[in-house]
Amino acid sequence: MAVRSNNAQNGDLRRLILDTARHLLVQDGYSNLSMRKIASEIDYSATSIYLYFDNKDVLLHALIDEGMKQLFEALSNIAEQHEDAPLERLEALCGAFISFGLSNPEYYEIMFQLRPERMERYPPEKYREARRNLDFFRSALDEGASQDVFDVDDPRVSASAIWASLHGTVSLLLAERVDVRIDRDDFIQAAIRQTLRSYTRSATARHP
Amino acid sequence: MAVRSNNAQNGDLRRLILDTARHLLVQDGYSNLSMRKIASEIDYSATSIYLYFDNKDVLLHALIDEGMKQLFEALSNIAEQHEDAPLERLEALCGAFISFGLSNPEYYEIMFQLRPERMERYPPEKYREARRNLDFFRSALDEGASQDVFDVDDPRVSASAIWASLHGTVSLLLAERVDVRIDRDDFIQAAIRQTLRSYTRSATARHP
Amino acid sequence: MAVRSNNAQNGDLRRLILDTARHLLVQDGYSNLSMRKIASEIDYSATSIYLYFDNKDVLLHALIDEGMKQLFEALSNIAEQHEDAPLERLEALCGAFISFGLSNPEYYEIMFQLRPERMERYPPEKYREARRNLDFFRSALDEGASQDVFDVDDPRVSASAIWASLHGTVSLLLAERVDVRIDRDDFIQAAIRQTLRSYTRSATARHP
Amino acid sequence: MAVRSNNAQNGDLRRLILDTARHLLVQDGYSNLSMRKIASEIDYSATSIYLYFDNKDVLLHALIDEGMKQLFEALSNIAEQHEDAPLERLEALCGAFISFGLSNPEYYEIMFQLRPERMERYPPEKYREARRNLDFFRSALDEGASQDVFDVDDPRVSASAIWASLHGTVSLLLAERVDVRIDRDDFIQAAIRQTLRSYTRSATARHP
DNA sequence: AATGAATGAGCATTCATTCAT
DNA sequence: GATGAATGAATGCTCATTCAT
Repeated sequence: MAVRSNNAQNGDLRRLILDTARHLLVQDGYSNLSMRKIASEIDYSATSIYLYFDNKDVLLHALIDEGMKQLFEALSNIAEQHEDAPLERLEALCGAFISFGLSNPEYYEIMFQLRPERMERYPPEKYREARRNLDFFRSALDEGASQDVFDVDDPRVSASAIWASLHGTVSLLLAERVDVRIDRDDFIQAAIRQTLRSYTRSATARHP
Repeated sequence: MAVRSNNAQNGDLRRLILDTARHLLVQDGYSNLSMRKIASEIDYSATSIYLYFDNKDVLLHALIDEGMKQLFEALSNIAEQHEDAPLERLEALCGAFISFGLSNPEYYEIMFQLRPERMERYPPEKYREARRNLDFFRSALDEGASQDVFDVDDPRVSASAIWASLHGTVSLLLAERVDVRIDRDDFIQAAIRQTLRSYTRSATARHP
Repeated sequence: MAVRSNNAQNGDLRRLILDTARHLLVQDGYSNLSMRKIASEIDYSATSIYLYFDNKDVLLHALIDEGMKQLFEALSNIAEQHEDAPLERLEALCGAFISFGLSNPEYYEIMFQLRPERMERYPPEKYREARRNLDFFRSALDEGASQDVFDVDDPRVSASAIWASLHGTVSLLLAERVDVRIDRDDFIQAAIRQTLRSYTRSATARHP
Repeated sequence: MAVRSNNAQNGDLRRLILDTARHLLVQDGYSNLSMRKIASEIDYSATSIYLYFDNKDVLLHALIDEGMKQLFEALSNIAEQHEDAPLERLEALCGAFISFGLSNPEYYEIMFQLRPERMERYPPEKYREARRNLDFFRSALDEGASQDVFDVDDPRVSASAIWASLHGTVSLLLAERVDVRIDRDDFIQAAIRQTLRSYTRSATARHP
């Protein structure tokens, strides 16, 4: 697939491996990803991959890290754009999360759907770092609560509940489990609206 | 493990295989489930399994069907118990769904987390049948709407959105991705309340 | 090498595998023995070996056991033949041990030269059982001592010392480390005589 | 592990490689010694080793040579110390050999336990040179015979027989094959005494 | 004097499946 | 109704070595 001459520049192979792994991840899923397939896809020997990644898990963790960073960037941008309006910010964050998941299915599975027991070598501090992304939601809730826009008991718990809702939405869409007769965007909007409504104070927010 | 004599009754082998597969599924997860392991667990030859299931996928589909049926039973019971109170019914359905997911992680994974594209031989009509379970939620919404208890635009879409939220909740818990400092039951309650709030008309419902 | 039709009779494959492993052991040594080589030598798939042996170690242990049994038989026969004459018995035992080692080089390495640390899965009780063979030497010394033929302090220690001497003799010969100008049989005789002399009381025994 | 700055002095890399190889040999044994491991241990590229050693075998032979030289030194010192007393000299030589083997298991394995047939590239004259060490034993026997202290037929053969005994002693100890209930030093003393007794003329030598 | 990039061959093991009986 | 025998394909990984720089 990728042609050898692509690799003219030194160090690009690492990048090429990561990209190829991502593509295979979308196609075949995590449990069907193999070092050999990656290698053959890029026309290198399987051994070569080990020059850049100590083992399969390390390669995977590198991908997860990339995904987490990208998600962080995306949410970070959104948060900045709506600095002063917690409600709009939260809504935009929800949209951004779903949008990230849908446009990066390759990252999504390894980032959020893998069970830790089956990824033994993933350093626990990574999970903690990954949780940074939740803080965007929590901050929005916090600030919205102090501005009396939101009605929130425990922002930490609520942030997780929101995340759960978004995660479910992305997961079902990626797994193609949503009734095909339902319009994709309608579904997404419904999911977001459902989530926001729960925390918004004024009844007017219900039909924006 | 299971002893041969368990199989006294003729034809029970099919049953025994399914049960064993389920147990192994809980223990090791879907991707570690193997025909060989099932066979050795019940002290039959691997070949014997093929007398009852054409291949691994067929066996898997049988398990999925069982899971769907069990879930259907569970939701069905709940629905009957709260026949006249759509709100309570919806709440109970949510609880039942989450509870089913958490107590049957083995089923949950194959029922809702496997991607159909990677399970090529699963007949599509099964998914349709599986979607029957959604109708419980939809009916509750429908009836609630006609009783002016719920504020719902499109019950079919909303039912899916609710499902997404529940699915996300179960998924995150099963994947052990929820912040350990958050109490499990608090999280579940928050998720359910978040979902219900969105559709309930009266403000009083917010703090039950 | 071995032809497929050899395997007409069921169960012979196990035997064929063991024999082939033995041959390869002589040729290439323990550290170069591989399941694949065994398989390809007998024109079977590597997988087939696993039908008869759970893993490589189990296969190896089976060989060690066979070797130990054969050595036991050999020494046992010798012991019976010289029941009443401890000196002759000891001499014959020494000869038999060396002779076993030289005619079963494939067994010898795995039986006596492997370091236990590199054979992790070998059950410790096997080592104990293996030590049975030493008892023949010890008994001879014991009886010889009580008949005043031998001068022995601690028969257990002496038996081990004798074993060491014989083991060294076999090892050097197998490793082709003995000066080629020395006649093989002279060397063996010298080694045995050296060993016996140490324990025999009468000076006359020195030049039999 | 070893730090790069250790290599301040130009050309020492060869030395560093040999030392590291020796350490790894002790830790993991010959069959687990790999160029890659050596290289990573000293923080050099694997390629660098090939600047000093054409291939793994050459490196190994260099190690063997070093071992042989060290053994030669050890025996040589002993021989000088007991120049006039063949009996004491022989006894000391035996002790020194065993002691060398036990304190240099890394060398011992490659020096005496590797089969030449499996080390194809080792030049045969090396083995001859290695055999120099045997001459210390032979000389002691020769001189002892001419002083009527020893009773020896063919010193060359006897020297080899003694060597065999010592070699067996070291081998069994290194392979941890000696009954654990036997005290290590008792065993060594017994082995040496057994060897000496065979050649000493006077009965008094038996219980020194 | 030293390296980075790359590889082909090899390893033990597991798996779903087939076929003759 | 059940089995034993067998396999091809795959997997993660390690190794000694080469070559251009």
